[in-house]
Amino acid sequence: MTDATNIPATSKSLPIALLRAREKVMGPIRHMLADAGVTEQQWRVLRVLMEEGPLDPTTIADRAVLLLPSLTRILQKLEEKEYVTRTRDEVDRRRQVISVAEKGHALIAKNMPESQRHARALREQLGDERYSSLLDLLDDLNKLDL
Amino acid sequence: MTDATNIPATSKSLPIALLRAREKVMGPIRHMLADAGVTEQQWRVLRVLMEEGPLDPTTIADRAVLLLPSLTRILQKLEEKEYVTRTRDEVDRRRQVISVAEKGHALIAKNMPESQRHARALREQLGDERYSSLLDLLDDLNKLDL
DNA sequence: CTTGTTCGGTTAACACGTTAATCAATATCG
DNA sequence: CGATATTGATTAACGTGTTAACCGAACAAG
Repeated sequence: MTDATNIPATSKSLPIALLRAREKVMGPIRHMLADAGVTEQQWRVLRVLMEEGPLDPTTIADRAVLLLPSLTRILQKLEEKEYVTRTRDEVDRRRQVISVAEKGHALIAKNMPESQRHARALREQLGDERYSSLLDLLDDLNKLDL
Repeated sequence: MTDATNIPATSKSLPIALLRAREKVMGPIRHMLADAGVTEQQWRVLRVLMEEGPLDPTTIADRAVLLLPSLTRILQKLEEKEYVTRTRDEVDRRRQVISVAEKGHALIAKNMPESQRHARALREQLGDERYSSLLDLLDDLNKLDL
């Protein structure tokens, strides 16, 4: 048997709740995107580029919450599928600039409505108030320096 | 250029905030556990077994928020390292029962203090009120059926 | 009993997460 | 200028995430 009397229940822990929330929010999206032929992460990269314009990999990684090694592979796939194009920065030849290609624009245009519908449904079911409270609290959490 | 005027900023989206929060909360733990020789997921499985006692893989997967294929591999590793043991249920021979072995207990005993210290620090820095609000909101979110 | 079905768990295949090592381009400083 | 350190990005190696296919044990009619 286990002495669990002074151990906080894992089921009520913040890490577990965050994992469940991530699945809750992203699970439905994944199926939509699978039909479109992209992963959740590839989709996130495309959206970041759509919002901020052409960017270097390091900035993309920051915005899309990906580590550079992951992003390297993701960009290779996105390039194979012709959703993005790369350019070398001629001033600093270490740096690249990634841009959304036409196929990428088309992909986003086709899937954005459904994606936004899901986001709205989520927000409505949770309620505007709680939705923004949640965003605020997560933002506070992310600003802590532990 | 990109027409981002009617696209909600990815940086302020719930999915992104959740990803950042997960990294914020679990990042520091990972380094502690790496020294101990286990991954974050392996640790989660051990904690679940510690709290609820011996369990079958399907239940573990639910509690630790893991899919069965992942859990299968994780249990193989935990068994190799002698942190857990398996038993076949003789009533229903499809089912297994996983228990924490002595090495597993020792591992938890050694690392739990640091883990709890981190959890407390997090809670204190965020504030009790906001911490429980956050848990409540995540719980509400996880109860929605989308 | 026995065929078809469901259930618990595993395997396979591919993509991502994570850390460490590597490499070329550039910046730094003696 | 030249040796050294730093930076942007990639590669390597291992573990996990995800879906689909699979397998043996139990179950459910017929």
